[in-house]
Amino acid sequence: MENSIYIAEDEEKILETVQTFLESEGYRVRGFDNGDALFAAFLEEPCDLVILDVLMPGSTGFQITKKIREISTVPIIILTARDSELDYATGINLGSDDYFTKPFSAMSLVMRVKALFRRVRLDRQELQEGRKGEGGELLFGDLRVNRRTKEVWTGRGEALPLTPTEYNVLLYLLENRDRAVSRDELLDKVWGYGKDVETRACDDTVRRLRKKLEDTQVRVETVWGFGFILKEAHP
Amino acid sequence: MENSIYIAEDEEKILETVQTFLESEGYRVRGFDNGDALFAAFLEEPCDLVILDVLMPGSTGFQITKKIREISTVPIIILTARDSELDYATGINLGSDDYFTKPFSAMSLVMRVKALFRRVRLDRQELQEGRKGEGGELLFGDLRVNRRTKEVWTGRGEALPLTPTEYNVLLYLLENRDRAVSRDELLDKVWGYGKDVETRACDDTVRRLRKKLEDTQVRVETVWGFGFILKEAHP
DNA sequence: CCTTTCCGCCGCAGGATTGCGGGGATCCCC
DNA sequence: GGGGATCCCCGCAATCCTGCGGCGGAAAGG
Repeated sequence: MENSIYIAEDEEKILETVQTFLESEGYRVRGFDNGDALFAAFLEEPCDLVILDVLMPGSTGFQITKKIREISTVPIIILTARDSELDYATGINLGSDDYFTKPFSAMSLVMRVKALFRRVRLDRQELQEGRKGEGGELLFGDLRVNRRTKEVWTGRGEALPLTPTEYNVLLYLLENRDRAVSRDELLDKVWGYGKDVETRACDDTVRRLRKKLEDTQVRVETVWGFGFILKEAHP
Repeated sequence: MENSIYIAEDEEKILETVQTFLESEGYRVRGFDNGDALFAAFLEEPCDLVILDVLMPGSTGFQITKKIREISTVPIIILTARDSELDYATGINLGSDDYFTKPFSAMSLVMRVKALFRRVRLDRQELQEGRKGEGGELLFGDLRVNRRTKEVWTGRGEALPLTPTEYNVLLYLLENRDRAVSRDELLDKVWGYGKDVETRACDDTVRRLRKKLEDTQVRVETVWGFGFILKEAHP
């Protein structure tokens, strides 16, 4: 199996450490001291995962991300020195699958890499099963979710006013409607790594979400001792 | 859940503060004034997280890290007095999951600990899901088990309400339907290694499981002096 | 047949989990 | 700076789950 990984990082010590960690886990790793060199290598021979620092000589990690995204859907992890470098609003980081804020734990990065590879395998599996409509609207029960406008409509054509967090939770549950989602996963995927929130925080959001979904046919059911799953109410 | 944490820190005040904070969050904490004592205790009974100061009487935190890494993958957090003590290049800190530079806020350490535990839980969970392979349903007798939704259905399409532990036991027996499973193996794989539970506990769970399986064609048969095996009822 | 070990069941109490109301912190927009 | 919206956390109570002690019965083993 032995997945191959490319890393661009100009701080030699960090590069070396990360590389050592990943290689110890059996990955084939190539390091670069700037993003352009990585991109050139990627053109020659693609890899299975890319890790990019934001600030490097030459192109930034975001620019490289964009260039790679034009030709590939390879998973990308971004490393940033400060949280503020992550400008969600601009959407420039769209396409990166994950990010780490320095200083980060090398072991955590490895865990994330392993999880990413597992997820990719899972996605491939689901693709083979012939599902996954990416572009259009998301339908469930009497709900209609427009990912572009982030609007949610009920059957009667009434808009459902959701807060950003509520929307994100609903969307994630929707995208994984066929399985139960654990609290930890929700926290991880909605709130994000590094955020420190109580596990109970997602209970709160789910509670408010439930209240707003009362008049719809969509229910957020509790999977006891685990998490939640979306169900249609069949009366 | 109550995770157990070992801390080695020779500065009594810091040790006491950190210990108090962590205990207030519900963790079981043992403090040591040097790393060697911690390592000895770890050999006797492993814990779920290790926090190590770098500079201590006896072995340094890095040396202890190395020794622990030879026998365990337990998460390790390093405390250092200065950033310069963290020498990435030497790789001597390989294996530590995270680090804090003194002076640090006890609260932020606690937050990091919680995030780490969450990540480990998620990692385990995804690992399990990965191992399960095919996302399909598991069939046995007139039972239908959906591993994604964690639901169990009988022949007539009625849902079987199982508790998490019952579900896990049934699933494990199902995945090993072709052989008898010992009590110790059940305890190991369902309850988890290191848990201190009486063997009788799984008898109880099996009993409750049997009651709920009464109306199905699935039987949990006893293998005398050993454990259990799943059988279909012969009508 | 008798002893020993094992097994299933009962009831219970401690613990874990969850939903809920309320309070306070933060952010954003005016 | 005010006001509102949003979000997170703190207790609390209700519910659900779980491990344990005890007990009687059943299965090996002599």
